Amino acid sequence: MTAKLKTKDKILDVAEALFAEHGFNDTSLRTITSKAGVNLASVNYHFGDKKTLVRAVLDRYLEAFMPAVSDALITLNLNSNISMNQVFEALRAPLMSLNHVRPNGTSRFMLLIGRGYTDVQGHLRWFITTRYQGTLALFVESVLKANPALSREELFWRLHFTLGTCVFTMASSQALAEIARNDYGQTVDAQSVLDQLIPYLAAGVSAE
Amino acid sequence: MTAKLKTKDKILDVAEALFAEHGFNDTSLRTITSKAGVNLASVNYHFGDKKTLVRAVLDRYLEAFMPAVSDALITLNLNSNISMNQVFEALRAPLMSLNHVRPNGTSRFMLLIGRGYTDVQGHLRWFITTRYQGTLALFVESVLKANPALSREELFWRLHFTLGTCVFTMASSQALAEIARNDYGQTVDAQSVLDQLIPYLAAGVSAE
DNA sequence: GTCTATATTAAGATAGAC
DNA sequence: GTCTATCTTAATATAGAC
Repeated sequence: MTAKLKTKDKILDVAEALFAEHGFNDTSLRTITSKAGVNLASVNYHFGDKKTLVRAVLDRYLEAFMPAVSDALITLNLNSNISMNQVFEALRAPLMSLNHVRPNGTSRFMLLIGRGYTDVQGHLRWFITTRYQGTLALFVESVLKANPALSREELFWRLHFTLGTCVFTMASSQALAEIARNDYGQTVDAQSVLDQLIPYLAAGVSAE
Repeated sequence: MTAKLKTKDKILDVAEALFAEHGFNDTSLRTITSKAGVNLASVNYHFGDKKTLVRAVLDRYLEAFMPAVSDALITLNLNSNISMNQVFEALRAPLMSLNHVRPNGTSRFMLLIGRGYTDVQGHLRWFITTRYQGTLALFVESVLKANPALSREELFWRLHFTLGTCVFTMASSQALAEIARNDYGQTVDAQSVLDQLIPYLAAGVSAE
């Protein structure tokens, strides 16, 4: 039997949708609670404050995503030689599997991550990088294994460029998908964005 | 004789510094006017509202930057064959010349542009793309000339990825420069960021 | 043109009854 | 756990004296 959604889950679901569409800062607690049909005060009762709600929304995805990335990279690294394309391809399955976490989860997650960096959400950056620092380190290690010729300096800059590309793309993916559809009648989903993105990133990181 | 700065210019100078450091949304008119030593109401008197002040700050740079880019691209396109690296290199001189507009102008401008996209500043995006649409079109045309094999779809996505890389890098350039300095004692200026960025972008756009 | 004082709006958070 | 009512804060913007 499908239990009726508890207030806490209603808030999470509605908040996720609104955060993805309008960003964290431009979504007020009033908007969330009225659309969820719950009382304004219930956010504070269940989550304490808005920061915590934001983290809770992202957490449902990160808890699925990060371990999957770690597993994929560990498996990949069993090979003695790996290519940059393989490193970035390793992120594909973990991303796509978020569609099983929630309907349309892949796009949602990518949007939310983008928002987390472009809205002023310092606490989110901190939360993610400290909590999942093992996975992030494994990724850097893999990049370096794929291209050992990269100097420390190049590695530093290129990974940040890559992060920027992802974040911006995610944050504006909805707008871009709409433009692409109007522009040449092509429907765009998370899958096809990844198809375009992965080779671009791999080429940039390995440039020259 | 150096005339004493008018209120209007004091506001512009202080606003520029604060916008670059903290972003548009996180810089209040109160902070600007108190630091500039002028009255709160004077912003509204001279600029009408905050949006217009934001545009005025960026305008001092755009009016120098955009025509210089157009000139550089027109010159480059006199050649019948051009490389992707050349296209991106064409942006270097116009960017560096902003140091003549104001002290440290290159970094300032890059920061402000980054902020304009990552803060919620829809009006800025609109303002720039409509006002300088000729220059932007010329850039796209040049990219396509450098790599005519790019499909319309690839072109579309890769240019947006490129924009994302730039915007994010600019918006976080200050933080990145500090990390780089602490991390491996290297001082980072606009010039050296460009040295890293240009090959990365050119490789990504031309991938495969 | 510049000032003080104030209007207006909107948000996050909480107190206390039920 | 949920509700109403309210507190607090901080921002943009404006009215009107000088």
